[in-house]
Amino acid sequence: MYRRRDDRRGQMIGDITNDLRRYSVDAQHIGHAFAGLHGLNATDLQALIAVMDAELVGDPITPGRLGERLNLSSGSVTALIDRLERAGHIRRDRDTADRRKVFLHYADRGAELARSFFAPLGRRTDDVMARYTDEELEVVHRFMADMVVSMREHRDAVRAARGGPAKRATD
Amino acid sequence: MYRRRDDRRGQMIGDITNDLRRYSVDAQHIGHAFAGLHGLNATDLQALIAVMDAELVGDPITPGRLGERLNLSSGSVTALIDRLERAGHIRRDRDTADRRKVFLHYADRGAELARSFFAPLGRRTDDVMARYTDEELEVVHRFMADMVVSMREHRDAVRAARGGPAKRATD
DNA sequence: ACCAAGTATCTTGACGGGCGAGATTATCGG
DNA sequence: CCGATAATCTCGCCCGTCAAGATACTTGGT
Repeated sequence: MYRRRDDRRGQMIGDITNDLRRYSVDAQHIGHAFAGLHGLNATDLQALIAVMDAELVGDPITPGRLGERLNLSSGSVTALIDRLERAGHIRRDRDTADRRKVFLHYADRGAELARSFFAPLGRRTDDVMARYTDEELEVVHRFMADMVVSMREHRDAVRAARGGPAKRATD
Repeated sequence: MYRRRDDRRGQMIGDITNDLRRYSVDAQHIGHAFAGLHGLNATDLQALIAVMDAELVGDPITPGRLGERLNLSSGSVTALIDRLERAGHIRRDRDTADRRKVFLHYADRGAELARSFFAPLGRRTDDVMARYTDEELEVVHRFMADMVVSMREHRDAVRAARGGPAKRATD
């Protein structure tokens, strides 16, 4: 499973792989813990973030697209939105042009919750990044962007392996 | 939520933050999709990986420690192990010294499954890393390692906010 | 212009299963 | 013998999937 190479570079590659895996798992756990702390689950939190994200870009999200993004069935999405709306985190708004569509907007409750999630995280990342020069951060960014592209391709490939042809959940 | 700073460095920090978030989400989805493809769920896959991981290091894991690592209750862990054992991915072994303890070992099924999960991922990451010099990878590693430390602290802080005093799920 | 069939979007209801909480059993250490 | 530890068992909740339905838009023929 782990190809342990003896050379320095091979060692480095293995280390970075572990870093990434640990980071992902920890990020997941943080979300889970924070969500539980506020009476919702990990998916709810992700959804709330997605709703704010979309709206702040000026392009409110619909249940359908939310489902694509979180990789959830339509039924789950409705239940999910019900929960969030009931808790006062978001609200529904029918599109006036196409009245089949529903736009999701965040409410004050939700905004505050998201802020209290991101604020401490932001502080921590800022602290870490302060230790690096612009050039170094540039390298990190290039690397991570490359990795994201590669992972996304892989995700689509795995998804395509079973059912429908890999819907690109654009993020 | 997003503090949009105008300077180059602020922009960079935001970009990297997004990279990391996207990577985590995608990694999660890959695990989910791959697991579903093979008749198990995301948790099962993580557990299988943890079992192999521990055993390859020469220190087989017990249900208790597995629960800590995945952040699961004892009941869930037992059910989880039941599923994996029934599917032929792992097997239980009572410790001869302390017969309360159960050691988890991977079976051939599980080993092959894990391999088929990691192999393509490894190829992709190798492809990406090939584009970077040793020095650049060194920077990436330093950065990610720092981030992991910071995230882990944060995770423990969030967990401590509700219930028990942050059990360090050592990885 | 109108109506019917087709398509898209969201909602509903039934169902299964993972997960958590607490009690129970088996074993170890003193 | 007694408290502590490790795993398991039992029960109930709730999330997510699936299939069917409701509503709204779109298209094509007459």
